[in-house]
Amino acid sequence: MSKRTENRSPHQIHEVYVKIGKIAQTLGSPARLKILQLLSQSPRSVEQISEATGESIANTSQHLQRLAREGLLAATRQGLMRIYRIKSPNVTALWENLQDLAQELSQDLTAAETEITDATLRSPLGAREVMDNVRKNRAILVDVRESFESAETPVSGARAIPFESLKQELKTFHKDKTVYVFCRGRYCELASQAVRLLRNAGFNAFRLRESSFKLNQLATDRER
Amino acid sequence: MSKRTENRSPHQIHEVYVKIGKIAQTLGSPARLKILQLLSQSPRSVEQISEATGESIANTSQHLQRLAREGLLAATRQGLMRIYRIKSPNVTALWENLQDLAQELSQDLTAAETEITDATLRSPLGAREVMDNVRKNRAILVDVRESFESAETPVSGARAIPFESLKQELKTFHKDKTVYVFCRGRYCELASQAVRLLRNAGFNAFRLRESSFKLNQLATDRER
DNA sequence: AGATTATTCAATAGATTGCTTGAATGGTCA
DNA sequence: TGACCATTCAAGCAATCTATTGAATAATCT
Repeated sequence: MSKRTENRSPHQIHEVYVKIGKIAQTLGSPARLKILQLLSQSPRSVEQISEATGESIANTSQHLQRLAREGLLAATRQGLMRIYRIKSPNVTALWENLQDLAQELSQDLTAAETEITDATLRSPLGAREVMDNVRKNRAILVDVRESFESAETPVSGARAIPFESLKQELKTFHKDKTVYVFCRGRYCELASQAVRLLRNAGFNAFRLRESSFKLNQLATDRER
Repeated sequence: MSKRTENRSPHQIHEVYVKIGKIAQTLGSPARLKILQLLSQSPRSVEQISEATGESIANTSQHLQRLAREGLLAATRQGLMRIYRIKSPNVTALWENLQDLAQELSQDLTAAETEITDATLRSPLGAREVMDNVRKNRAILVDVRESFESAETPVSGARAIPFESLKQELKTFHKDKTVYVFCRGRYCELASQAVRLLRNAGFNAFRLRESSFKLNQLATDRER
């Protein structure tokens, strides 16, 4: 190993790795990942996040502050509440990439996914083809997240129907169209429950594992 | 916030976040990021890495073991040495994404980059256009990394000329072609030094910040 | 077999992190 | 103004992480 190779990294460059490392470290906590997962659907107040994750308010606040300090989140005031939001789409993108990599590297996660998502519920078609069919009006795409989530990160072509309203709304569906459902991503169970409900009602229904973010990425990939 | 939203994450799902978090945490140390940076160029032995990063052998070994335990690296024996390598291209991809995000989120890093890379050295053309010009034989692309690195992660269309040999090899270049140089990525100084050398020799030379991985990604993006 | 070499293991100290508790802040509303 | 509310702050303890040291291992060579 030559001497030149070694001394190409003086102090300054070390600091670069420290800085990048801090961001990675900030992602390295299950509590904070849950927060990112929630915020990648829609902005939320501290209390909302605390309630959804089951962590204490103080703890949640501190995690949020750390995420904000590292630049991943931004906060705005809204009356008494402080609303946190993802600062850049690239944050969501990295979170998705991290999930992908984690799943590739540990089969445990694939096992976890199949446990959450009964394999028979999953769409035999890839997301790209499904989106094509939806665009050609040959299939229905349903977004069963909470309505405030669907409103914040909508998927074009999808019908936003919160899980609670699905039983009502399903009556308006054409029986001869395949129905595809998505929720918050791979490890969200709402879509599975929705597919079961739809099948019981006689529909040909499947679940997509993709999140709104990925589905939208497919759409824009297509444009260019 | 509805009760249903809350109880959608039972124990199992918590474990998923723990697992993903462990991978992120593994990326959260400057020492390990330096290792990833080195290994994303080519496989290396423990000692080689230790020497390049300046960390002790024992410490390097432990970091490598942790990276391997989390599934990011794989190890093979070669005589007395143990050669570590990146296990999946997605690991390199995530490392690149992390750098991109870090740079977007903290201007400090952009400052660091401009400090390393004098702005006048940088290519006015984007990497994609440069690659096009190279393909059309209107420009020369030079890879100044160590030869064992270029051999392991080659960039098609690039001339692999280690920095040490550049002074010799430059005589074979056509004076009227623009020369573009890359090394290990954004924070590697070899390319800057090479550009200075080339300019002193009368060439119209620029540096690319992209790594071999990204340059190859551009090439395959193009195919589909 | 014994010496050599590259790597790993084991034990340790200091620093950092995660969560809890209870008090403090600083907007908002009557 | 004072009461109220969502959030933050400050202090503390247990658990984890990092780098160091010196010994142990395991493959190779004479």
